[in-house]
Amino acid sequence: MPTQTTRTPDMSVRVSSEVPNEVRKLSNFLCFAIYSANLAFGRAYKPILDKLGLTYTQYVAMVALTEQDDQTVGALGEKLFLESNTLTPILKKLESIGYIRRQRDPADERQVRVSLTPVGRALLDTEPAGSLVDATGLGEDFATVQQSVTRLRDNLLRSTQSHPGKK
Amino acid sequence: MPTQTTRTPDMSVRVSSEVPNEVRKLSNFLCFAIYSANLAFGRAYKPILDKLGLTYTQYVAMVALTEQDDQTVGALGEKLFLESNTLTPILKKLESIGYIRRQRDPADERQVRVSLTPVGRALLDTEPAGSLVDATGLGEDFATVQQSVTRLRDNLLRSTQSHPGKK
DNA sequence: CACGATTAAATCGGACACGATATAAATCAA
DNA sequence: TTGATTTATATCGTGTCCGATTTAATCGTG
Repeated sequence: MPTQTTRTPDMSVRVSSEVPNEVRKLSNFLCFAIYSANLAFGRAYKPILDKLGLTYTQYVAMVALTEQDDQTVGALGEKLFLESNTLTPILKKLESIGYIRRQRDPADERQVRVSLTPVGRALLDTEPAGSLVDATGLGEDFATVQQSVTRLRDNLLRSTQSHPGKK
Repeated sequence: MPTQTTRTPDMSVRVSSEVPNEVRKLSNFLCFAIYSANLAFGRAYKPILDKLGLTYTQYVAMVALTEQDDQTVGALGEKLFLESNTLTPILKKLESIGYIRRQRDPADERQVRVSLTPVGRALLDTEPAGSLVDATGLGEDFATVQQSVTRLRDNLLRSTQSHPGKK
C-alpha cells in the first residue's frame, strides 16, 4: 500500500500478491516519514503556538492572509490545500477571536471574502521570531529537503487529480 | 513561528520583533511543506485504503504489528509516535473488525498486548503491492528524501523532548 | 504487610480533515 | 424570463490527534 518496492518503498512496481516482509517496514515508508514528521512538527510548534493562542491550522491560515489579504474562502483553500468544510469552522473561530473578518462579496453573494483585522495583523508582526531555532537539525540540507517535499506534495496531488478515486 | 530566517525558513535566528514579509511565506515553511505533503499522501492513499476498509492510521498500526507481533499498546505507540489516548480507540476498532486481538498481559495486568489475527495478517499479505506506482515522482532522490525527513522528525522530537513545553 | 508513588491504558473534550450533503446565488439555455 | 445546472460556502458525521484526567495494577520504601 505505501508504495514500496524491492528497491525502496513508496515507488513499488511489484506485481505478485505476496508482500515480502523485509520490505514492508514502517521505517521504509516515505508516507510514514512524512506522517510522523508532521506529528513531530505539531508537537514542536505547540508550545509556541499556545502562547499565540492559535492552532497550527489557524496560524497558517493567517499567514496566507498576510501574503494576500481579502481572499475568498476558495482561494485561501487552494493555498492551504483545504476546502470549505475544513476552513469554514476555522475561519469562524478566527473571526470570533477578532483576528479576521468574513464578509460576503456584494458582487457575488456566494463568495465570502476573508481579511485580517489590525489586531490579527499585529499578532503576526510581533510573532516569535527565532522560534524553533533550528530544531530541524538539517543544516545546509534545509532548502533541499524543503524543495523535495514540496515537489513530492505537488506530484502526489497531481496524480490524485488524474486518478479521482471513486465517483 | 515556523522557524524561518533571512537565510531560509525554519532555522531562524532573528531577534527583532518585526517580521519581514518576504520571509514569511508559506512556500518557505518547511513545516507547511510537511503538513501539506501529509495531506497529499492521505488523499493519494485514500482510494487504495478504502478498498482495504482501513484508515491510514489503522493501516500503519497493522504494519507495525507485522514487523513485531504481540506488542503492548505502549510499545506500538512508540513505533507509531502515538499514545494510548489515540491508539486505544483505533485498536478497539481493528479488534471489532476482527483484524487484531487485544488481551491483558497476565503477567502485568496493566498492559494490553496486541496481535494480528490470521484474517488481519492475510489482509496485509495480499495487500495492493504496486500501489501509488511512483506517484512521488522523486526518482533517484527517493531514498535521500526519506532519510532526510526521518532525520528531521527525530531531531524535532528530540528538541521537543528537551523543551517539554509546559508542565 | 502497607500505603504512597509510579506506570499502563482508557476516557473525555476540543480541534482538524474529509466525504457527503445541503443551501443559496449565479449562470446558462430554451 | 424561467428553469435547470453549476458554483461557493456551509453543515454534518466519522475518525484521528492531543491535553488532561481517571482507573487499575505494580513497585518501592518503611
